[in-house]
Amino acid sequence: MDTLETRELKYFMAVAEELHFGRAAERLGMAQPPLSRAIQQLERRLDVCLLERNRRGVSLTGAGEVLLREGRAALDATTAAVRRTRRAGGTDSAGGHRNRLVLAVKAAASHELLQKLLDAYAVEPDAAEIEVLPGGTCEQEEMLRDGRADVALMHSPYDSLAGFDSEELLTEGQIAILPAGHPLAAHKTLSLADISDIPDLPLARWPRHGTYPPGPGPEIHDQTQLAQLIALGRTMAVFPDSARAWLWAEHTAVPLTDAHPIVTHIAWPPHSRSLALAGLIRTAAQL
Amino acid sequence: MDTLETRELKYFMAVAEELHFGRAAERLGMAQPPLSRAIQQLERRLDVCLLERNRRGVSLTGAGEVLLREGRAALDATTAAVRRTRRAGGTDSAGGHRNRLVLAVKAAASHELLQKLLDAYAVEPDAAEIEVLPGGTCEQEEMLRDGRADVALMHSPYDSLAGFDSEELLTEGQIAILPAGHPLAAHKTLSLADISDIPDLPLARWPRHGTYPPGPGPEIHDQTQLAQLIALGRTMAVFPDSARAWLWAEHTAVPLTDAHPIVTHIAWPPHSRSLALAGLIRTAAQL
DNA sequence: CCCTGTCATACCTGGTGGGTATCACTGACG
DNA sequence: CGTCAGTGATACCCACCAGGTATGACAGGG
Repeated sequence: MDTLETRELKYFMAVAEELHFGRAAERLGMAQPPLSRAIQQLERRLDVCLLERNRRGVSLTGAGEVLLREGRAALDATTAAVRRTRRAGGTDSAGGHRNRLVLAVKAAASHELLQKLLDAYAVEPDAAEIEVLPGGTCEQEEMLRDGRADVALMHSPYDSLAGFDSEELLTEGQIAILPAGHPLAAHKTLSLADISDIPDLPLARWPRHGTYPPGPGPEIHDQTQLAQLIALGRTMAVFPDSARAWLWAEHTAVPLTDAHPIVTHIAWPPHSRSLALAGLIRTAAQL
Repeated sequence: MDTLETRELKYFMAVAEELHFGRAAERLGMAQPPLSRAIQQLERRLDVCLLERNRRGVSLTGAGEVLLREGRAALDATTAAVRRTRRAGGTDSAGGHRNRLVLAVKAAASHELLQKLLDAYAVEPDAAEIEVLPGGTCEQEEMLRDGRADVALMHSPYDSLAGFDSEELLTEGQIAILPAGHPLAAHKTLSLADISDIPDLPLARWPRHGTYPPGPGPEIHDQTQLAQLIALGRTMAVFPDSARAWLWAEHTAVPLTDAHPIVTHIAWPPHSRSLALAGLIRTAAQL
């Protein structure tokens, strides 16, 4: 009896994330009692206690935490299988565009490298069609894991390359982007200590998974907003060197001496067997 | 409608591997008609043609091949989730042995490195109990993928490290193990060309996934058998250098000049978060 | 031309996933 | 200290569908 249906796994993930049967059931679009029963059956079948039902709420046991982590990977693998299968099938029998790669990139990342890559790949003899899929901060990892993308440009150490194959493409230092008139902008270089917790220039907050982290900085959701707020002297930002490409006249870039370098990788799922993907990776490695 | 139940995936995998509904149904312990229907429903739901039903047999479409590959990974991830959850739960609530790592090793691999690793780890302050799980050729990868093991010693280039995190532990050359009396045993070194297709010393065949590859050599399933057959002058073998440890008086080891070196890695699933595992890896890296 | 092997169709049934109503329990609050 | 709100568990019911059996359609081989 070591079977685990996708449906049950979804149920458990919902409960494990909400830590509340009612809300989890609502999120799943079902009533609470069947959900309770399903989780009980699951625990009985696996012969494992997954949740600690304290009165007033639910908490995860050790085994529950393991299943939360491993189950996420399993669910991602399953939805990835579906997505990639549909794409492979697509207009398949109708002889449609079978050769197509989805490349996930960070919207805020350097266009220069991407442009070079796309140009270099386009002249390859067996070039597939590349669909560029821009995403938010750290979303590339997720897109690669759940099959929305076939290959991604990722930025270590922000993105985790764990579980992917990858090639290093580019290493660059980081710069602080400051309002041109700010006192700090006069420095030739800065250290991280210099720019942390400056009251008049709080770091802006990007949404991650739809919610904003707490903090004093303004909430933003695109690069233009950020550029404008910096120009207005309301905030500052830390970016890889290549961000100089989009600076305004009202901005000043100051190199950071002690920030870790940003390494851009091209990454892909480890068992990919597509010729088109292999070509793209070869092209990238030769840049 | 992008859902895919584990059960359906199992069904598809069976059909895709057998390429025959009747045999697949038998393997699944069910009748053929429901299986046919399930696959049809799956194809309709995904809106993808997975199988080409030629009269006289079945073949995979492109999309079917994708699902076979991705689905294997998804199923492995699911069973891994179950296995690791059960292990984490185990005698959990009863306060039993929660700290336990399963280490997959090749039965035929060098005991020297393994011994050093286990000894070094045993003295760690937070050392978990290590269960050594010996497996056949290239089985480590499978065991790590489907959760039977938490960590493994693998041997590149034989094992694929794709999708795992790993650390290099040891690089060694390869030797030919010959009957002491054989003419070739007199050489100081040999090349791969020297020892390929020698009529009186055909390479022995190990089972892989329960079946033996075709060839002239004897079928064996353990190292002692192999040692005996070499001693009897019936076969020869190619092994990493550390195999010298178990040679008999009737054996002669001759270095191979042009065989690729064997690199032993310690490998683990990329998203592991166990403290015990981290300790073992740290210990291994310091050997 | 029939027989065999293959997958698809038709139909039936039992198990079960899901719904509603309700219970049992606990902590908060007047 | 009684009441109430909020939680998860239980009881019961129904519809749906997974799976079985019987059979059909169709191709290839003797």
